[in-house]
Amino acid sequence: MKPAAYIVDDDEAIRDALTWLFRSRQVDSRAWPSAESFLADWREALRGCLVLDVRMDGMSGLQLFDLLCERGSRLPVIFLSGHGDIPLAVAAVKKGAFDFVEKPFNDNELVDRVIRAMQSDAARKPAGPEVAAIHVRLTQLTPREREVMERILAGKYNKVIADELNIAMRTVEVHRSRIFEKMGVKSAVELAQLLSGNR
Amino acid sequence: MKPAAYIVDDDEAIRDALTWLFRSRQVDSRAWPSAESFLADWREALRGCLVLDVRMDGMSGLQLFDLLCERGSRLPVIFLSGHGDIPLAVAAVKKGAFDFVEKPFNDNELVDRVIRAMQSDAARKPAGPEVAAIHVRLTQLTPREREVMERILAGKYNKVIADELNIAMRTVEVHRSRIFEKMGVKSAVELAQLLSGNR
DNA sequence: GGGACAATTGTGGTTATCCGCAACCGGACG
DNA sequence: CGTCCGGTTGCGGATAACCACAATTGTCCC
Repeated sequence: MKPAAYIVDDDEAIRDALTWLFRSRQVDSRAWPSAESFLADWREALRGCLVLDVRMDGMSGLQLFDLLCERGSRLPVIFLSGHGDIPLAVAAVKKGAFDFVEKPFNDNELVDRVIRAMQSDAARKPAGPEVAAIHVRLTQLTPREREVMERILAGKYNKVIADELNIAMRTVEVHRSRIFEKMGVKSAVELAQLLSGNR
Repeated sequence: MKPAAYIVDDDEAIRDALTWLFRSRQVDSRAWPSAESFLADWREALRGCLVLDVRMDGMSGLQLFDLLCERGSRLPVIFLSGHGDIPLAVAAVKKGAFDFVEKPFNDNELVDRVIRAMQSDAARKPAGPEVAAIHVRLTQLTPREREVMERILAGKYNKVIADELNIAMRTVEVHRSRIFEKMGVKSAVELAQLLSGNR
């Protein structure tokens, strides 16, 4: 899977322009006319950078971004916006968007940013059969296990946790074991690092 | 040290308006007319939220923000900007600004955001009497302690660490205690979180 | 009713952590 | 030369984590 720029914009003229622009700088690209259509093709393994129009018919760029985040995507996203909407830009970046550029944009500058985004993506963890799985593993935890895990991550002793949840220490120990098992770690320290670096 | 909103703006009218506005919502505040003057008064222990004008004579708000970050400040910052400058807003948020609002702003909304920022600041680590900058504490560790810490963060048992470093378990325990003491944490989990979230 | 599953608890024992007390060694510094 | 500091180690005990074996309760579903 070669890294590429994934263009999502409902304006064909823009799609074409970007496709041509990227090609001129030796950046592979592929384009979709809507958030929905991209979502259908999206896979965890995609590498490169997503160039995403904020406003589109149907699902908006921001909505798509949210969805991808929920699904554990780490693909850097560069938003394109035709309206100088600061609150929108701020919200997007706070949620973790890589960049936010206004239309009309400077061609060279945009490509530079896309390339930077792609580099940042390449610098990301040697992929992750691991990283991808964290999200999955978290969903495998039962509600009670999540409660216990929170407290483990707070560095509390089993005894204290048992006290807070009004259960026996032994029960906490069992939960603890299950959590470690499900999360594939051997100690609370590993768990903390796994999660601290990934959400 | 009560949390407060720290206003930095070279426009006296704005300072006065904000001061009055915050007071009307029971938010303590204090104002400075320049980045330099605030910087002189800044201390690690300040709690609350910084409300910062982007453009000022002398040092700009962004420069001040950068400086504070370098000095290990974790005070949330809300930028005020008179120019609908998206790149500026994006850059600020990417650097970790809490929010970015345009002038003229909606009074209530601004205060809401300030309050949210202050809450986020309050939610920050309980902060001991000694929660100074982390990197400061890191420099206080002796080389040997750093070696041990690495291995603690790798989730290894004291016994294993002792083995790797060819020293007695007891020695590892001593280092471990010192590390926890110097870093102001009580367990390896806290240590992992402290560092995972901060480098 | 039986099966699957989450949550719960107990017993008993092994291993690890954590800590105070006490001590030795070697280098740096005045 | 004496002191301070970092690194080192031992002893013994309190506390916590961890684990295998075993068992009970309640819920949801076929």
